[in-house]
Amino acid sequence: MIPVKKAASILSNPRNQAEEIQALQDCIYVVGGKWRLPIINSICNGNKRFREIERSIPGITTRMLSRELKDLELNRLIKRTVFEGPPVLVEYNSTSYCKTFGNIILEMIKWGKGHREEIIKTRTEKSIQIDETS
Amino acid sequence: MIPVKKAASILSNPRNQAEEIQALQDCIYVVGGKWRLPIINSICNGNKRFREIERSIPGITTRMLSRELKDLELNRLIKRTVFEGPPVLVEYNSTSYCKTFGNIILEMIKWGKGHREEIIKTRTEKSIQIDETS
DNA sequence: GTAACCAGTATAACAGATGATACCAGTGAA
DNA sequence: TTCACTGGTATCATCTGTTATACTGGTTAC
Repeated sequence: MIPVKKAASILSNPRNQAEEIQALQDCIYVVGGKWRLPIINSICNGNKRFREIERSIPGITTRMLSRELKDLELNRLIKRTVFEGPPVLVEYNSTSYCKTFGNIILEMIKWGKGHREEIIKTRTEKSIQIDETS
Repeated sequence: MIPVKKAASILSNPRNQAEEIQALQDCIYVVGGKWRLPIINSICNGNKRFREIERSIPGITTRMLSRELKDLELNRLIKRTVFEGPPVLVEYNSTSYCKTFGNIILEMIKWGKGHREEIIKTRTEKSIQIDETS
């Protein structure tokens, strides 16, 4: 996507810009939005049942949780298991594939924390770029 | 993120869940959306002028580029410099702070590539979770 | 003088993400 | 029987990100 000859970029391989941008956007697409990371986190912390996950994430609605769980399942990040009852029970678990996300999440947490400090430290009236509603 | 014994997560410190979720969401907030990563990439590849960046990113509109550049500047990821003319010229550059993002971007690229392969490999009718318009 | 470049802004519309509220069938306990 | 729990779905409203299109004032080249 971008011509590189003089400038080395943060992107290591100068030849596959388009592919790398696409990979980045795929990644953002899967993990993006307001609720996916909190949901993944909740499940990875041992919450397995629908209402249990719901209660563990303040502010989320049933509708959003339902939708996001489906998407996460399609992306192989979590697994939904039904135990035929009675009573019928449903369990959500993280997959091993989900663990390949570990590095990214760790890096993001680290960066996000630093960023909040950075921005608050040098804030001007208009420079609030962190979510302060939560 | 993932249970290490049972309740330990990828999040190292079980007590600061809320803080870590917030950090994650901050990070997503800064880097999220359709255009920020491509813009950062373009600038890091040496494009400095507004129209130059615009031309390097197929599909972006003037309006979006303008908006995103402002946000990126507020977040200290890029720097805008005006050379009083005439003619007046404007230059955008990545900051050193922007480079602290390097690890994350590299990880995201790696994961995004793997994910695309993974999903395509095992695709069902409904499991398309990658952006195929681009 | 007129055409093309520069760095944008203005306005309106659209689309998808998110929120609010209500509801469903089934189970189990009091 | 009534109540609260389970795992959700349905409908509608709103908010935000994104797009489309046009326009500005200034500069430079022909």
